[in-house]
Amino acid sequence: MDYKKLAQLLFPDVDKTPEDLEALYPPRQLPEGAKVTRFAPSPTGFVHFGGMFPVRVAERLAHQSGGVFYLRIEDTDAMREVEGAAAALIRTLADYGIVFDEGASLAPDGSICDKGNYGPYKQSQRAHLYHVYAKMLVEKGLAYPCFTTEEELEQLHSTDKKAEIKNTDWEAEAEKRREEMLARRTFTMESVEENLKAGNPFVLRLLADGDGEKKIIVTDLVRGKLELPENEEDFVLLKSDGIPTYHFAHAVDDHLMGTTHVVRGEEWLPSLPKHLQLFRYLGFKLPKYMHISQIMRLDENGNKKKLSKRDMGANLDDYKRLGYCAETVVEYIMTLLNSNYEEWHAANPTAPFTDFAFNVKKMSVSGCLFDINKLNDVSKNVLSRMSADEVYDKITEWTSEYDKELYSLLVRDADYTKSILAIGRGGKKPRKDFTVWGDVRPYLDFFYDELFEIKDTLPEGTDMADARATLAKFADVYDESDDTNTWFEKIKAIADSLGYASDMKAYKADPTAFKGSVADISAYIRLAVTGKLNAPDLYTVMHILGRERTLARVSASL
RNA sequence: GGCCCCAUAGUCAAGCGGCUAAGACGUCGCCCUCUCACGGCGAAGGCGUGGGUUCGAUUCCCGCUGGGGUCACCA
Repeated sequence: MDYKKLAQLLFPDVDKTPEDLEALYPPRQLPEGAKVTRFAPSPTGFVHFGGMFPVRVAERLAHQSGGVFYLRIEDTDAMREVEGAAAALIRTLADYGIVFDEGASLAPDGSICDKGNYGPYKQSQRAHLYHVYAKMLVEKGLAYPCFTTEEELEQLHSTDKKAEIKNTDWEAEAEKRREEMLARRTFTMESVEENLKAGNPFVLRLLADGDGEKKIIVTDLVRGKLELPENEEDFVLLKSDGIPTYHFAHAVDDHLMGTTHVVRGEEWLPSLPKHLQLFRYLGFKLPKYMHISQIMRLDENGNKKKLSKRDMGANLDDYKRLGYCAETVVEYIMTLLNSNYEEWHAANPTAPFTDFAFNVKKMSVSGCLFDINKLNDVSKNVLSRMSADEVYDKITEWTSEYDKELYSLLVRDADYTKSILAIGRGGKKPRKDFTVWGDVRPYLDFFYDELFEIKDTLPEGTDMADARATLAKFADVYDESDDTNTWFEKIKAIADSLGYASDMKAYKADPTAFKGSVADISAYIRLAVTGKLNAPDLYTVMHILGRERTLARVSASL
């Protein structure tokens, strides 16, 4: 077979050689040890929570080493592409602090444009590049055309895509595929010419030289030495529309773009032999591989499952809607990615997470379960460390979209709102009232007259006369200029006057000796002022509300 | 089903031949306390299983079991 002729027949329009391309995309000039990584999503929908793990790793590796982190859009499957997904993806990622140095970027008008010298960064615009290498492979007799149509293939195989994969007779299937492959590999130049003349589409397949019985050893940076079977499948390089499959695009793009470290999900592990073979055929230097474990969830039967599309929390935008702030998600992911991150953060509470020395060796090999409890705990800590100003900015942003009523109240008097948010904030042991932004409303609604109402009720058996007497006495003695001690002494005095214990220790020693305690007295006042049995420090609350409103609420409950 | 990956408490995890097997979340109890939110102290709970190797295995090797992934002209 005259492979040169075959190649010319198949790719008559290709006039460049691999050498031409190498010249066009020279090696990057980067300092020693600088890593070039990428995120290469297909624009098929939202950003997946699980996807954040490899992205973060890739981002850290590049930026920690003074390298380059770029975005490549893998839009080789026109069928699945979702309009606007790429732009949305860039925005969402930016929300979480993932910014690219190079690659597909957002233009001011919202469209996608290229930034950098190694583009185009959309695979659909790179067909001419792939074809150069495709032609070379054909010339070398390492790839061949296959005119069997998709429909014919489907009829041939008993496997109906993945739906019925469990009911497949695997042995028969394997045998059938072997025969098919042999048949595919034997063809004549004449038949190719005929097919081309008839305008029949073809796919380009790699001529596999592997033996599935033999093993190859690869080193994965997180998993260590891996023993994988050689590839023996004549997999598709170019689809009938001339667009490459993932495998081929991966090899060509990551080579041309100078990727040093390929970071991707572990679901790619089984196809790694294909990639090794391809790189070898193409004469490309192999990048370092890192296969990141998947994040899992628990299904109805208590089994681990890959966190998949329709699961709650799979869409990164869900977290925003639910009121988790971006810092929380970043923090949670860092915690799972590097087991010593939490410890580091505890020791460096104010340092940005980018100061942390991310270490590949500290990464877990087994897939972990998504834990909402842990996320919530992380969130509480993150929010508690923020300043009142920061919280104000974020909560107004969130409510402007998800709670407009509260939003209008919060921004009416920013200083007032900030004074509320400052309660118990800033010290060594800050309050942790919020997990998500939705927690803010029930926490501080009583500070706004429009939302204030008596929500709780005093416990069964409460002497309402005492409650009223307490309020009356309190209204009489309340002086806004009292310091916190004086203020509380007055409340204790009310307790004593009504036969309630002013000293909690005395009360606990013998509860029967009193009608109640100063805790009950406080509860009467708290309910009148806040409408609730539980609230932050009453003294502070009253000062924020001001004398007038405090007393108005007290007398309203009389 | 073939192939591959994984295996320390409910969850995340230290450990890398000799330890009373860290720590965090969650759970429960106690303390602090005018309630709440913090904070402090404590408790329960773990090396999947069977063989090796070794003076000694959570740690190394093999089998088993379990879980996950993958087997497209999808990525």
